[in-house]
Amino acid sequence: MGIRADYVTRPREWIASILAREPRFLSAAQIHQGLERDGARVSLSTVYRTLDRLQAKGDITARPDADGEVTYMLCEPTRHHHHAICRSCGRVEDVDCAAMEQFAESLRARNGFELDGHAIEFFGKCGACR
Amino acid sequence: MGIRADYVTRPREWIASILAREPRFLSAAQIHQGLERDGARVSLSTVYRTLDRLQAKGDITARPDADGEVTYMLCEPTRHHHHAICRSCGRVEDVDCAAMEQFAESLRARNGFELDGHAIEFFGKCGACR
DNA sequence: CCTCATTTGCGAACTATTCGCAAAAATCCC
DNA sequence: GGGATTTTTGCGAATAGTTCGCAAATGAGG
Ligand SMILES: [Zn+2]
Ligand SMILES: [Zn+2]
Ligand SMILES: [Zn+2]
Ligand SMILES: [Zn+2]
Repeated sequence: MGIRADYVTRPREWIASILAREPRFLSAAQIHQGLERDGARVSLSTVYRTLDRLQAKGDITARPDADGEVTYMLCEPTRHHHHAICRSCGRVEDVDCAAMEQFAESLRARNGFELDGHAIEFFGKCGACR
Repeated sequence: MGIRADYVTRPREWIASILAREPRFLSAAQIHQGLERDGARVSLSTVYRTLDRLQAKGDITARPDADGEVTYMLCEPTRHHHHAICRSCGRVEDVDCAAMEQFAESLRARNGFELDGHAIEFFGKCGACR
């Protein structure tokens, strides 16, 4: 009897729009502040719930920053790729990296370790920040 | 007049011994549980303080797990290397990887992105778990 | 509009981590 | 070893990020 739904609501649109225009990992609190700055009143709870939703849908990637605070970014986790993160402004650029794949593949046999995945992040300064 | 000190205490020895025999990332709570299992009564505060100390000394590496809980492992962060983490038992093996370095180096010029560091983790099954 | 399922806001609850301070332990000197 | 001095510990309270429960508000559909 439970009928599925998927309402289009203001808070969800606002939150999606924040994520859409910020090419960097943002914490729930930062997104909440961004909403306030735009004059959009949304509760922090709703921010968290919406982020959980988007993550479940596979629309965003979540990752804890160095302090353990979870941050989110619009980025399809299904399409395997890596990130280049600017140390200065936090801007994230996707790095699609076949060579890395190939390298990872070549490690598969070593150390008696059966490799089935990897996570890579590059750090540095983006073009705008140099 | 404040003279620096560096006391050798039971709690510190116990915590170091737990870390020394566990080749995987452990949370403060897990270390605390390990101590209790060994019959060593140490407060959680002391576990945190000791971990902070060890990290400041450069003896351990800290990293937030997927949920943002910080975990720690005996591992010199100064010697640049990467980790192969068993998805089954969590065992961590160091991966010293010149080829990866070289690859990272080759990316330096791309994307207008001045690369100055990278973090890599490999996942899979360790020899014992296959 | 009217109805009804879904979503939101609010405050309370939880969890991981940090802090302040008095009691306990380690070091040093005799 | 005993005692003075400094550091460390344990405890409970404080903090910060995140989750929950529930009544009120909102979106979808007729
Ligand atoms: Zn991406
Ligand atoms: Zn930048
Ligand atoms: Zn890859
Ligand atoms: Zn294993």
